[in-house]
Amino acid sequence: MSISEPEATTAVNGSLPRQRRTYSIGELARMFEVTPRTIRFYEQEGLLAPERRGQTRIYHEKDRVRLKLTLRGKRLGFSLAEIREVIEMYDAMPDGNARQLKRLLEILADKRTNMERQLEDIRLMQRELDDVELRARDVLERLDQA
Amino acid sequence: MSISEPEATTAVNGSLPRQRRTYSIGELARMFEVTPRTIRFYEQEGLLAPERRGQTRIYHEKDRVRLKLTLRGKRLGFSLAEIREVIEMYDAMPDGNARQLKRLLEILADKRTNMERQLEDIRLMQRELDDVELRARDVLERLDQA
DNA sequence: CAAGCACTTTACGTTAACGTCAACGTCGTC
DNA sequence: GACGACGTTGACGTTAACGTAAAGTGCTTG
Repeated sequence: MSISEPEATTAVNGSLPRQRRTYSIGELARMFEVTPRTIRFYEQEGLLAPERRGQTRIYHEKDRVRLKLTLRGKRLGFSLAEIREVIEMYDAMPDGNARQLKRLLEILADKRTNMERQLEDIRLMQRELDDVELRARDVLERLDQA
Repeated sequence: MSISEPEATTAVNGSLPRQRRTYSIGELARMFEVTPRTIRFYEQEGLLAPERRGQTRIYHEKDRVRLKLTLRGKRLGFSLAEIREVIEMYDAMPDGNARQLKRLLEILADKRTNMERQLEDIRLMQRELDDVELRARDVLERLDQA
């Protein structure tokens, strides 16, 4: 079990198979619009660890969620190494010692301040875009009058 | 004059030199915590075009603002090429034809949707962080009791 | 059973964004 | 006038994150 499960069944359901769906690498690639190569690369970097049926990889919900989080992290500018670090610590959590856990909390706080700055950057950037757009429209208008 | 001036003097001041401050490459590097190499590289990529006094580069407010925007764009995951594209179009605005301006507006809209997704990603990521932190604190607590 | 399709591994190639190093010019100053 | 701090131009090196091509495995479908 790993890194939260958004669409986990709503609590009361005994030992039902929960979500027995699995995915091939191709399916996963299509649904996230990446190439299989990318997914294999993420595995090689320790971000995924799919089951193997013989030679071929079998992905479960857990893996899909990880991939989703990984890609989200990437869009936010985190390196794969950073993402892996958090994932690893998370997986080691249940039996983690205090030092490791404190370290994890530190990292999280770090990411958090990062997010804050991102938010500020976005606000500022949006203002810039507003400004530029306004000027552009202005010029366009004058241009239309001639 | 380029890409907006945040701290422009507040309107009513005739033909005062406004802001006659200039910067060396080292000063700029220190104030933004990048290396001179980075700044030269940005110039080579068409993001900056400082004045030259003989051999050495002289940066004005205009250049400083550009650098600031460039770095902000980078933090938001834009490539230098993307950033340059916007800057170039902005500079070409006053005498730009309608087609170019419409293109600029398109690009801006594009960036804007990008920002929106970023915001959503940040929201989601913050929830994840909250979740992970909560669990970590939980484990820590149980650990402290033993 | 041959063809095709999806999957596999291995390995080398590529791009962006700089880092690093060499070799040199130009100041101020001790 | 040597020295150190700062600037300059090449030019090559490096890292992350994949792309791409080759060569093979395994299923199922006409």
